[in-house]
Formats: sequence, structure tokens, C-alpha cells
Amino acid sequence: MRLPVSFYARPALTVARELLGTHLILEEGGWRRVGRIVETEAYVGEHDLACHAAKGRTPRTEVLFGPPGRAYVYLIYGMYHCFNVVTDVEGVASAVLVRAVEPVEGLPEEARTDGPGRLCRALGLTLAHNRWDLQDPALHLAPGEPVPEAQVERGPRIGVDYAGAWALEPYRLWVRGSQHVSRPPSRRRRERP
DNA sequence: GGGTCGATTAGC
DNA sequence: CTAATCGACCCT
Repeated sequence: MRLPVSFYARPALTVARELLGTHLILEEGGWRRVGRIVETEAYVGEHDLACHAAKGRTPRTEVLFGPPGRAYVYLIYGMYHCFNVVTDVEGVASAVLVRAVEPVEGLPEEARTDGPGRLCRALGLTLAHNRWDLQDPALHLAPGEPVPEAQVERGPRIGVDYAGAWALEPYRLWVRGSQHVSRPPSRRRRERP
């Protein structure tokens, strides 16, 4: 059972909420690995200064402008990958970053899946998966046990301080109490009041 | 062709 | 606190 295109064809914030509890599944080379999504971030469009699409249409961001239900994977800091699902209708450049999953199947006991870079490393997600259609059996998402509203926590997105007021929007969502939600980097000391 | 920077992480 | 490490992007 796969999440249909209609699942992704909604506003990024809605998709970010509904993605909690769903399963991210990769099956390549006879190796099946599954993670339960417990943390997401919504990037809501070109007007969202934290969204890569705010830079406009470029070879990298093109996939964000395309149809929903595709993977957007990019390389960050030259060594880590981040996995997103493209959301909303074609022409609206929005996506949801998957920031953490709980190991469900096919992962080493010691594998860490908290944090966007770590989960990609654990699951084997790379630039090779960029722009993949998430209806592909080799890389898709599937429904899981729904996460009740009382278990959903929200807060500002991580690492987007450059986005001004947009950095304050509570577009990061996670499952309360999950031991696999990423721990935000220790905040830098702010100016003293 | 060159310089800057990043939706991060690990290590000192 | 900072190095690592490289593709994208924005110059000249």
C-alpha cells in the first residue's frame, strides 16, 4: 500500500502533519529498509525565504516546481543528504523535509535515524534518488498508524535563521515523546537582553 | 575560472 | 567551537 499522488497534492504544512507516522520504504538490491517518520518540516513555497525555491527556478530547484509526489534530495555541506517530498500542485514550489524516522526494518541496531543527514545515511538515500517518483516500489511511502493530534508538537524550523521572520514560523512538526526525534544543535548564545 | 555558502554532523 | 567537503550559484 502506497501513499497516492493525491496525498502529496496538498499544502506542504498539511502533508508535513499527515506524514507523521507513515513509513518511508526503500527496497533496492534485495535490501528492504523501513523507517517510521517522526519529524518533518514544511517549506511552503517561493515566498518562504527558508525554502530553496525562494532562489527561483534553477536546475536544482526545478523539481520543487514540478508535480507532487516526487523526491527532492540534495547534498548539504558536501557530505550529507537531505530527503524531501515535493508537495502541492504543479507550479507551487513546496516540499516537506523528513528530519527523523524510527527504525522499523532492515537497519542495523546501532544505526541512527534522527536528523536529516543521519537518516539518509542509514537508509542509503543519495543524490541518485533525486527526482524519483514516489510511486516507485523501490522508494515510496506507505500509511502507518495515524498519530493523534495530542501527540503532535510544533516549533520553528532548524537551521534557517537566515530566513528572517520565516524562521519563526512553527513549520517543524514531530511526534511527542519519540526517542528518535532529532535534537536541535545547541543554540548559539544570543545577544543578552 | 574563482569565491562563497549551506534545511548537518562529529569531534575536540 | 569548528572542520569536513562539494555542488549550486553568483559573480568576474
